[in-house]
Amino acid sequence: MASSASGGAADGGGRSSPPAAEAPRAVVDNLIDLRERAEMLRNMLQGSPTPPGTPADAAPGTSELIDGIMSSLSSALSAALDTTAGGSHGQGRRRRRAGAVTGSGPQRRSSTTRRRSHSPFLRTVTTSTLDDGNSWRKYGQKHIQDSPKNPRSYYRCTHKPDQGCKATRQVQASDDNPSEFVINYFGQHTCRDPSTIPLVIEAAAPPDHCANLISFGSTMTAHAVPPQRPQAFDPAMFVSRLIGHSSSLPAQDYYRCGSEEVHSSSSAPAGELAAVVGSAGMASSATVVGSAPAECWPGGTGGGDKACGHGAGSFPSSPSSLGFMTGSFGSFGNAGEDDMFGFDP
DNA sequence: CCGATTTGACCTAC
DNA sequence: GTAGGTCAAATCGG
Repeated sequence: MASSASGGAADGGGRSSPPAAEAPRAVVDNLIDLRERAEMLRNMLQGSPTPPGTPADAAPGTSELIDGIMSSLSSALSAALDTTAGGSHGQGRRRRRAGAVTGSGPQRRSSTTRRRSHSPFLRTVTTSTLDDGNSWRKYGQKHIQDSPKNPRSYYRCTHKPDQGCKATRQVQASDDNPSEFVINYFGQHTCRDPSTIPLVIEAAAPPDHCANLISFGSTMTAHAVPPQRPQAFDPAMFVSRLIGHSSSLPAQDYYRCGSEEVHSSSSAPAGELAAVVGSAGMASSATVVGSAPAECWPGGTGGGDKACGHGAGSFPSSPSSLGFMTGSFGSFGNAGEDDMFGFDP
């Protein structure tokens, strides 16, 4: 069908040459920072009553959740230190200089097509929803060598055209388990979705230290946190928001980080920093492997609540989830360049 | 009509 | 030369 004679002159857009050498250091710093904050969060939760908006049954699992987070962070941190110490290998494929100057024809494309020479910023494997809380637009699909059966779908942030958001992700059905999807995230959201600008609302009765209730998701206020129906916790959403900027911790569910391991998938390069957050007792299972190898994208804010459709399958979109986080996440406010929690209300 | 998806071509890294 | 990533015209759907 559509015999598209693609040949339009495309004006390129994103070119980014990240300082690969500095990245591991920033990753380590961020991990340390994360761990410290998790510690603070635990202390605060232990010393304070159930935060507003938290279902009663969520309290018991909270500390376990945080313990799990901290364990994962610790192992991720050691992996990161390993990586930095051992030098870059694995994903540190040598990069050819992009001096490709083709000089003919009006249909020459500017050098925006760059093969990824680095590992994903975040890698998740999920059997549940592919909605990670952000809005994606599919821009391509391809059969790849690795798994001829399952094409890889390419998504970019919906806000790339208007806001230049550089976040992209790749979705691919797992070879082993077709009902499983492997999602690789590249880059961070630098966009701000007007409909989903996170709210920062002070807790009604803040504990001794300042505790803020941060609600993410739609334009609803934080008081409207309880959704109509319970949603399965999707670690992919959790981590992608956590790292991507707009953290989401569905308040209605209680979950824990049970396992920690270094996920070494066949495609994951050695030395990749990884952390696994598993959900226990949920109807859907998912594994999240966060990796922050060669690059550290500048932080940003944003987030949508619409999931783009399909690719290797039909991906259901789910309503945006609302969550809460408590603690003195002071640095959310400073969208520092290497702050993974660039939070800019 | 407009925005999202599909799909073949283009481009670059390896 | 090949594989992976992106572009953009065509197409689809609300």
